[in-house]
This record gives sequence, structure tokens and C-alpha cells, in this order.
Amino acid sequence: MKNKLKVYRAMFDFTQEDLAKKIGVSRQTINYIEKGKYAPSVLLALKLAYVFNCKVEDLFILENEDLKQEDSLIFQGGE
Amino acid sequence: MKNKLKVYRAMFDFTQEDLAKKIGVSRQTINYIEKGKYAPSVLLALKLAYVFNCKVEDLFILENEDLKQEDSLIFQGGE
DNA sequence: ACATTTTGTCAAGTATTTTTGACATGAATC
DNA sequence: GATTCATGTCAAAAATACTTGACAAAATGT
Repeated sequence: MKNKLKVYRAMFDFTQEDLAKKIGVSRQTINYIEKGKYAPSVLLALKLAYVFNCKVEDLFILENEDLKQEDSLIFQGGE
Repeated sequence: MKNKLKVYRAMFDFTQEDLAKKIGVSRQTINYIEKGKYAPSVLLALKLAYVFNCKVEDLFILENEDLKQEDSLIFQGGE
């Protein structure tokens, strides 16, 4: 899963700390999410999308890898 | 945060177990999310939206409460 | 009424996210 | 070259998500 947090943050000219305060988390959390160290909760994701006035899908992008792995029979679609 | 998982599941005529298998989690996880016992990761949310061919925002709905609480100065908007 | 499937729930354990506090780096300013 | 600000990172703890296995309640089908 990729994310465009850094880009959106730049568009709005927010520092990581600005953003952290806006959505009520620590600066490190923003940093870690931005660097892809972990995937936030959907609650956080929705708040981020709210702040940036965009969709969750604009910020967080599923990759094929995310769909393959699983036990899932449905996924591991095409190349 | 509300969610419309049950509704979408009904629309697609999936059981909790069907859905669980599709996205590669346990049935209980689906059940707990559906009952609002906890908020999934954005990764799970994206997969759910993918399966239902909809937006994360269609499945998970922020409520005013979610925005108030915070230390955030930006939120606690209107009534 | 009985069997089956689906859902709700519990408990205990593992994994992941989030927090706090701290420190190092690079860029910009003075 | 010292100061400040934004970012990257580490480590340890707290909180939350997720797993497995199991069982009861509710709904569905015969």
C-alpha cells in the first residue's frame, strides 16, 4: 500500500506536526504512516481525508501485492 | 464511526464468512467490525471497498463525535 | 420439531498501531 | 558556527486490532 500523504501535506503546506494536531495524533504517528511503517486505522484515514477534503482512496492506494498474499481465492488477479 | 458493512453484505448476499475469506481475515474480525467493536486498518477498509466496488467512505462513516474529542483545534465544528 | 447455517460473543494469545520521550540530521536564518 | 525548525528514527510501553477455538442464540430450510 502506497500513500500520498506527503504530497497532500505539501499542497496544503502543513508540517507533520500541524497535521498531527489537526487529527489528534502524535507527530511520530504521521511520520510513520507517511514512511509506510504501518497502516493507520480507517478512523485516522477518514480524518486525514476529511482534513484534505479528499477520498481515502486518494491518500492510500492498494497495490497488487496487498491483494495477492491472502488465503483469498478471489484475488491474485491478473498481472 | 458508523459502518454499512451489513448492508453491503446483504446487497451482495455474502455471509460474514464469505467476506472474511475474500479479504483474508477471520470471520470474527468481520463480525467485530460490523458490530463496531473496533475500527479496522485502512488496508482492510480498502479491501472491503474493493470487494464491494465502492468507496471507503461508503462503508465507514465519520460522525461528529469522532471529530470532537481530539485535542484538535480545527474540529469540533458546528452542531 | 429437527438439522443446518449464520450470527453474536467470550477468552486468551499474538500482532500491529500509537504514544512518549529522546536524539540525530539537513536546511534555513542570523 | 550557533539557533531554529522540520523531518527521520529508536526504544519501551500502552492501546487496539486480529487470530483461534469454542459455544450459544437466531434464522433458514426440510
